[in-house]
Amino acid sequence: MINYTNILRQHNLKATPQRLAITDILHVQGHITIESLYEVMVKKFSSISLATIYKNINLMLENSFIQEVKIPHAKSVYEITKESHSHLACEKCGEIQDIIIDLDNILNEVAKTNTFKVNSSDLVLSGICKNCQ
Amino acid sequence: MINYTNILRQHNLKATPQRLAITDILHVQGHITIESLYEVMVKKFSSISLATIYKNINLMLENSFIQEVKIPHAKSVYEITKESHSHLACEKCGEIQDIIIDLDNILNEVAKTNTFKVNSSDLVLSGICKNCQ
DNA sequence: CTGGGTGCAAAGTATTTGCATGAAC
DNA sequence: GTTCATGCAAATACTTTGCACCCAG
Repeated sequence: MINYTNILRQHNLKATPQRLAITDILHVQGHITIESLYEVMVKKFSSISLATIYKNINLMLENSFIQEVKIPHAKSVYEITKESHSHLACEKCGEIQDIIIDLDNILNEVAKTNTFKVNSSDLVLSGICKNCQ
Repeated sequence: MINYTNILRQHNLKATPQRLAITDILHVQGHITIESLYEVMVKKFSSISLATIYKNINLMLENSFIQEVKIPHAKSVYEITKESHSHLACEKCGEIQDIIIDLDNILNEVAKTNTFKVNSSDLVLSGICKNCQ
């Protein structure tokens, strides 16, 4: 288990128990919706407010400590920022997995044939995961 | 200009003036947010309700006449369903363009190395469009 | 004529804001 | 001690629902 105290401070965020819980949950779960995060947090902090969840998620988004992943036909999930990667979204159980896919060829093609300058790519593959098959 | 009367009927939707306007706007604009669609519609139907917009968008989504495209850091846009394709999203002006990218190689790789069964893929490339460079 | 569509108002859901108290550093 | 975070309540934003009236077929 990583200790996120210093990492939070590096992002100009005080290391409160609530924030440490959020980072731990994100670390363990990988991807989580606001709703699920709140449900898990309530178990540890019975009087936590949804406002606190939103404020912290928004602060962490602003300084790029975490990122939002928009999933077709489902709620957004949040994850700790890491190297660029794509996502697998199970249409049955809702599970989101990271997957490293090399998009260089594609990005090079776009660079050649288009005048559009690509800064980032977001790819989500929807389907059925191993467990649900 | 395509006449969407029969196309709407084929989707079990009566061809009302409001719906014909929505289909025309989608056809011309390509991609549009709920908000912008409402603004354009108000010019033609001064007393149109947002509820009518939402009801129609939801009906058209249900029968797959249109699709929602989720854009990172921006509002969702809606487009008339067509062959599978990807999107370019300009981070400056917000413009969304269609782009045909062959993802077969990638999907084959995933099929080989993963146990995940892919049904569909959603790729958005964010960056700066021609006009904004 | 009949069923479905529209517009309005109200309800529901999601997210943000203001502020007093309290905790981090 | 000072700054910033939390939790509550209220406000705002977004989306859906119920219903009376109206129009497409």
